Amino acid sequence: MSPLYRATHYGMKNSVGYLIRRSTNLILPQMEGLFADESLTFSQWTVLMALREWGQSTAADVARHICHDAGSLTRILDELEGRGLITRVRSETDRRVVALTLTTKGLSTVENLLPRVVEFWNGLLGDFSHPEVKLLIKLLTRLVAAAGEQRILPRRRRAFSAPQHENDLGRRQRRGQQP
Amino acid sequence: MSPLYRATHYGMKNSVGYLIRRSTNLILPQMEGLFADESLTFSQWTVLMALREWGQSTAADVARHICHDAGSLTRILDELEGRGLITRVRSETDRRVVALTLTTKGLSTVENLLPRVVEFWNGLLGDFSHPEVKLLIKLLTRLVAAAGEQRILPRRRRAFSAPQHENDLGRRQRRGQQP
DNA sequence: ACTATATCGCTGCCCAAGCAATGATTGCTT
DNA sequence: AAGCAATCATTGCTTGGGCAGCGATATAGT
Repeated sequence: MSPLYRATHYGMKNSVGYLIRRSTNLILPQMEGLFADESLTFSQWTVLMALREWGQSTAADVARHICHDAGSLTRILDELEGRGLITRVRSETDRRVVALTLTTKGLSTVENLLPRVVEFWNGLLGDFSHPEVKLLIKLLTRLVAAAGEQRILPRRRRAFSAPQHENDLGRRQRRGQQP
Repeated sequence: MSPLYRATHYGMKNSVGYLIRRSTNLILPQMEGLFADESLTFSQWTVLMALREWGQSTAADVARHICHDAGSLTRILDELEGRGLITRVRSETDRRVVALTLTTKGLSTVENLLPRVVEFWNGLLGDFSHPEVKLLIKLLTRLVAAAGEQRILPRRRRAFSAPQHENDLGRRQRRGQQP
């Protein structure tokens, strides 16, 4: 209830959103450089990491976990499959889904690149103590959870005066259960 | 020095990068919805906020603060100027730069929208205590600072085996002082 | 004073990512 | 069983943002 932010005091440099956006725009291009010699996009890297993490998975699942558009993901998978890094196998039980698996080549690619990424992050978080990192992760996890909840329930949002113009949340509501 | 991450234990769901990307992809579209009835993009909103924050500024400055490409910013400014939200005035002392100012209309637009944004963030951070928010902000600020330092000095990066292929960091080095 | 280099704003171009629509499939409801 | 809604993967379309290049200007080096 107690408002954490006041409009009058609201400043960009102190806003969480600003900081997150800024860190994304700063860090992401740098990471992109890490995979340049493997000609891997950051998004492609993320997909490979997701498969390494959760083993076999489906495209829709990966898209949800990465918060990535499913349409774009299809093209990424095309590329990765063409290079022999993953395999696509139509599921037998549910013939809609395609099971994604990391090939041995794909796995070794990830394993080769991973130390580089780890080292990059160690450098980035060099000034952070171990508990601080854990704290940051914990806070961000909670933030993501809160943002996720707000997204899953697109209707009945009374937080802000609902925008109901041309191209607003109507699109997003399509994903929901609303007709 | 002490490594915060180990490659063997490295998991996506615990990685700061993953969380930041995820929160961006979750939060940003939601914020976009906040400005839909004003037909404002999130980037446009950010520019207006930046001008409100720092008063008069130049395009290059704003681009740097927002971590946004200067080229794209030009088009955003075109749009905002066309709508009478900002003014572009060529500087007298340095005729390269263009001074950006928020018009009264632009200022009122920001002020009208701001409570909505504040409310949105209050909802998002509802589970956070005040100190927690301050902590998150402090940690993110440090992260941004670290990422910024690493970017400003593109040369002499021994963190990872320097990729020197076709389209790698050469682009990024262009920003530096290197010829 | 003159050249070289950097900066500024701007434009054209390209690519990645999101949106909408589609066909196939599955599950739910009645 | 039968219709209806939801899900899945995929494709075309559109857009937003990054990159390279440009002319104009400013500054540093000599």
